[in-house]
Amino acid sequence: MPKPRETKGERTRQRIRAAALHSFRENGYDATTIRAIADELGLSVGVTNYHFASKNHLVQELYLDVQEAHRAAADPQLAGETRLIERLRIVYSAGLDQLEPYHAHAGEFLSAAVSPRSPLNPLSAESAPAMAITLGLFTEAVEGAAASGVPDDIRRLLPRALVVSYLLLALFWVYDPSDDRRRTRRLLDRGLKLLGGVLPLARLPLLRGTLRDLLSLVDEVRT
Amino acid sequence: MPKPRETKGERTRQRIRAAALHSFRENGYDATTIRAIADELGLSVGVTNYHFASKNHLVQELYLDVQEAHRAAADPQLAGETRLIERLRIVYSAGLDQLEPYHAHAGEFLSAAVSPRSPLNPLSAESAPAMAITLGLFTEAVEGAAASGVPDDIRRLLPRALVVSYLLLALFWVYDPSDDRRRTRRLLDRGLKLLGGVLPLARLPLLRGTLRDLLSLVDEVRT
DNA sequence: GCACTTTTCTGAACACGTTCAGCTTTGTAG
DNA sequence: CTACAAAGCTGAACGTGTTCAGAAAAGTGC
Repeated sequence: MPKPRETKGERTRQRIRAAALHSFRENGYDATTIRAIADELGLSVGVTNYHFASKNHLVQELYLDVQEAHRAAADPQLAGETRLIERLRIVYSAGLDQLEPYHAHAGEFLSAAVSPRSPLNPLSAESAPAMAITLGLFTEAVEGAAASGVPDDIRRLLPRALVVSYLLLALFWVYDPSDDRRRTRRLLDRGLKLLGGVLPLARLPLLRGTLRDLLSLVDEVRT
Repeated sequence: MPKPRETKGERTRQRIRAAALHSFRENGYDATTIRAIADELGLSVGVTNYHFASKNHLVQELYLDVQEAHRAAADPQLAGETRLIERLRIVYSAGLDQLEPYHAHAGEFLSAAVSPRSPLNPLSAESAPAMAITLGLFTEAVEGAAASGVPDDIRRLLPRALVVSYLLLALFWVYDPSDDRRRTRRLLDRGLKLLGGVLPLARLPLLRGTLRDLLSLVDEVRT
């Protein structure tokens, strides 16, 4: 037999992870049962809870997977674009693209994700790595843009505010019943258009303070 | 025996409703079990599902209760105030006051409420009556304000946008770990200050279009 | 090879919301 | 009062995620 380079436990853990993620994608959250996963792997029901604290912690793995796919999809596109708004469009759009396969069961996942005690809620310590990816993407999108005349203080506040807006867009997406999520895409389009119109106004002293207030208000959401 | 003015079923229904709401307030969503309610009333486990389609439908009753308390708390205060921003403060504040007793278990309720298939989610048909109360409150707050120089088109878009912002504020409140929800109160305060600063700008042609775009963007959320 | 420890796994048990076939009570028509 | 129908209620059964005492397997020191 081949000498195991990892412990047996680690191998089992990865098998459970793979089976769970596959089933989440295929059947959604509710229809993915701990027992079915164990059966499929020829293991007993208790084993998943030995390797993962809870079913939600398995969703956390999926969550991270999606965020990494988001980055992988957005990064190459960003390389060829310097306009701020278009860079943001790339990041938002790529994110929605990654979410799309899960829309049929999005409500189930949201419900599991939303409790403040759940490891899944975006503000929890457990999802910090996934959130870091998103924040990184928006930071990159902003910093890599050609000098756009946006004042520095505004520019510094932007990424975190954009992350919040992204979470809200995703929330809207979950509830969007329109074909191919056209309404979400339209909301994004209108939002970007609005932002494109507003940012140049930041140079007017009258509005700069107001805009900064608005952004730091949104920032307030993250501690 | 006293002749029942209502059917026996209706009486049982109300008893279940009362016991459930009491337990929700006392113990939260998770710790309120269908079995405990049935036991307390000396009934069998299946009976709640005869009178209410699901546990979530019982939460719906609580939901409506809270909205009605919201209106009852806000209405008399509105009578003595004509300034728009202050009227809004009354509505938001009274709403947070009503929610306060549930904060300890807010995550559980949110989790139950959030699935698009749940009768509890704010966009569902079942919660239309509760949402109507909230929309009515904000409409009243806006329409009852002294002429504030806010253009009519803006004014007309305001109530629904305010409802959306109220839902988002409530979402923030759920996750607010600060003592006495100070951060939520501060967010509200800052938001109102910002709105007070922005609304007068609506008279400038340059900004009026932008502001209208923003409001109708937010309106997009409800359909 | 043996004794011992640590890691990994087992599966019965628990409490939960929900279902539903059938039982009991209430209401109604003659 | 008697049949019959409708409304109300029962409680066992199901499938769920999670727990945990203890069995089995893997690892370790001598």
